[in-house]
Amino acid sequence: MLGVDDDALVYYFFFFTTFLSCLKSSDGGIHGLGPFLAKEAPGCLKERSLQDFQGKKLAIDASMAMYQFLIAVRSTGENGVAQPLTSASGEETSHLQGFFWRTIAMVKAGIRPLYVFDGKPPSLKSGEIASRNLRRDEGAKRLQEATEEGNVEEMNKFAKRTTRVTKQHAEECKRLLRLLGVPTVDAPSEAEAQCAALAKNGLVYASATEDMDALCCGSPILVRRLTMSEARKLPVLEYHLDQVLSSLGLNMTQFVDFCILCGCDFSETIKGIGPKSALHGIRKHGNIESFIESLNTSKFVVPDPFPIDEIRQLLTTPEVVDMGNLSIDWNAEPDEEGLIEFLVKEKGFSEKRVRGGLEAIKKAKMVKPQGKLDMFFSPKKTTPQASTLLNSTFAATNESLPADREDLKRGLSSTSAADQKPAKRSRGRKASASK
DNA sequence: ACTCTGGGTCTAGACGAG
DNA sequence: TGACCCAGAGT
DNA sequence: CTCGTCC
Repeated sequence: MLGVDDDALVYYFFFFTTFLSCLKSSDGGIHGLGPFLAKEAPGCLKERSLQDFQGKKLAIDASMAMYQFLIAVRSTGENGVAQPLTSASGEETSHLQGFFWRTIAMVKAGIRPLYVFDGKPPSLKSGEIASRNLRRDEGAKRLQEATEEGNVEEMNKFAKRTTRVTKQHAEECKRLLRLLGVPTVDAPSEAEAQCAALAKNGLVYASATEDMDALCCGSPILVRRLTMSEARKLPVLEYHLDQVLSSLGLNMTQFVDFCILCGCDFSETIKGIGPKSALHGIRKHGNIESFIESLNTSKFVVPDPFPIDEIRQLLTTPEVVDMGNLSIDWNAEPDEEGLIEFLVKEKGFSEKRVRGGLEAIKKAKMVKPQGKLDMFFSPKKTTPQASTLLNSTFAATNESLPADREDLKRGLSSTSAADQKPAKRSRGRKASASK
């Protein structure tokens, strides 16, 4: 009896602290970093159109896309309640529908996507996860209430809030992508960190995710708003890490500290300190510790668990796939019959649409050089100048060349970003400068 | 008056026919 | 999850 | 462009 109570108490205490530690955070990624950079460091931001990504390889965070598709791709049932699309046997297919069309659109646009899937979250994220679960439970409860009241609007609202991405969703998306000939990578831990590592090592041009912490994980370039529908109205955005650093007047180490103060998934923040104060503080004092020392402790309360060093480690040296062992097949052929079997036979998609979509992919891939031109140019070790030339001249045919001219001119950036793309020929390896 | 923070809110895809 | 708006505290 | 439909 006593033992049981003790265990319960310990468990409860743990839960309570993690719960508290994230009550506020409500913000994945780095809190407010996007708007802050837009305002305070507009130079790091470039507006792009889809054309600009012709031939470029992008590492895309798959989790976020799955989540959004599951929430947004719904059809109205008889009682007026929106429900996910399903196969005849009742399995959700919204995520597949979304991935299918979005991927086709990207390939058609000349983009070479690589989808990165989440692994196990770091243990420091348990607080954030607990809070999400809490929010989900809350949603489930209110969904129940709304259902009893027959309030359709509320039902739709809270049904979305209970949405969760499962292992099965992810496996099905991977299967679909494999059949489409699109490469995937399983991140051992966080997807954004893996995207950043791929970009840092030159295996892709940039990380494509809404999550700003790819930047503080060292992705030289972060691409946001890369969704086709949005792109028609709003430009795609590119954040350049080297210019973030120079605009803010921070080195990479200081930038990471700045991000931690802004608030990330791994701890609470010091209330009263937002991006503005954090920037001034880090500029003046150099690091979090010194900044904290300068604070009036009666006014500013440092969160109780505040494992600065661990958080720094998660952001600067996150767990990622060993690049040396990573082989990515960028030229896999789509498997038409396999795709029909999966989407049409198993999931009830329209065969006509599936074949039509696949046709579009094949055609788009055909347009690419895929052969001679590549072989002709690839052996060259491109100097920055040379690649700039190549970039502007053959942008449509060659793959992911580095950024643009202005970027190359400013080669500052204390850490990464120095190593530009190796020319073609993926296969594992990448020399790897840094670290 | 102005700035910053934080707490609340709402919203969330893509195709293609007409 | 992010973006937007407003209240309130601080300067 | 709007709106119904995708499964």
